[in-house]
Amino acid sequence: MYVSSLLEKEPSMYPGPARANNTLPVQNFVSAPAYSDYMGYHPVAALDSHGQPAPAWGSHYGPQREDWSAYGPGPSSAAPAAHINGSSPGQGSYSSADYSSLHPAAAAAPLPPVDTIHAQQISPNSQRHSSYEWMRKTVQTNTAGKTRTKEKYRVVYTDHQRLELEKEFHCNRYITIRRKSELAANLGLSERQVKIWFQNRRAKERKMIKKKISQFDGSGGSAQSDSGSLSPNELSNSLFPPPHGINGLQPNDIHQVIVSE
DNA sequence: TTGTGTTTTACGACCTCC
DNA sequence: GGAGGTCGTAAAACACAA
Repeated sequence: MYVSSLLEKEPSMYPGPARANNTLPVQNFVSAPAYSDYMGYHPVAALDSHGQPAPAWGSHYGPQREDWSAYGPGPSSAAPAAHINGSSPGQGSYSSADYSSLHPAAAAAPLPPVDTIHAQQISPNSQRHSSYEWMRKTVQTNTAGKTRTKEKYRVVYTDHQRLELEKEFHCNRYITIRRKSELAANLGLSERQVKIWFQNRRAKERKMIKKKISQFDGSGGSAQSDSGSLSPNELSNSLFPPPHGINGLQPNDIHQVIVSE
């Protein structure tokens, strides 16, 4: 579905060995793989070297989506998800309501506790830079509110962190407060980081839409579709309206509705 | 190896909503 | 006023051609 469409749109999303292996050391980070329920897809299953059988696609997210395989084992396999063609089914219907109807347990059930987490995703080879200490330091300072230290400008999220964030984004473009907390706790990120990641991710999306539209416009005017009369932002908003537009509900409200179901 | 272009985190400014 | 949104941007991380 959407993630693979993203990958199609953006084959360079997680390209190359460096990124694929970039399972950087735990930052402050309770070591990654929180969601054992997610382990149905390849890379994490492969990472799940601690002997736990990787369960099939977990109940949290309903049946396993074939397109998650776009995250496939390693760099080169990430690209091929060619079946989407930008018109993935369900795209544009990422409201929380849809999400909850599809995956009621996802919103209702809290993510697995952090103490189930193992650090197996961190491979010894993955450490490109000997940055363990300063990374920890950075994240600690992060909690203190300062990230742009002289030593460290930004951290690089692990594949697992990005994957989980992408999954969440795939289900909901606007994360609820509660999901944000859960995600942050389970990924070892701060809520602020999760929030900013979503902001950046939406910005990226808009950018891609804009790019698509401009390509579209540039490649022959006759190909203009319904979106032709819309600005990128308008198109983006019509496809993925911000939370305020969802039946007048705030994210919190949405989540409460989900949970109460 | 290096130069260059792209992507990814992170922030500040500003806006809207409650 | 606080929280979270977009937009623009800085700079690290990364990919890749020369």
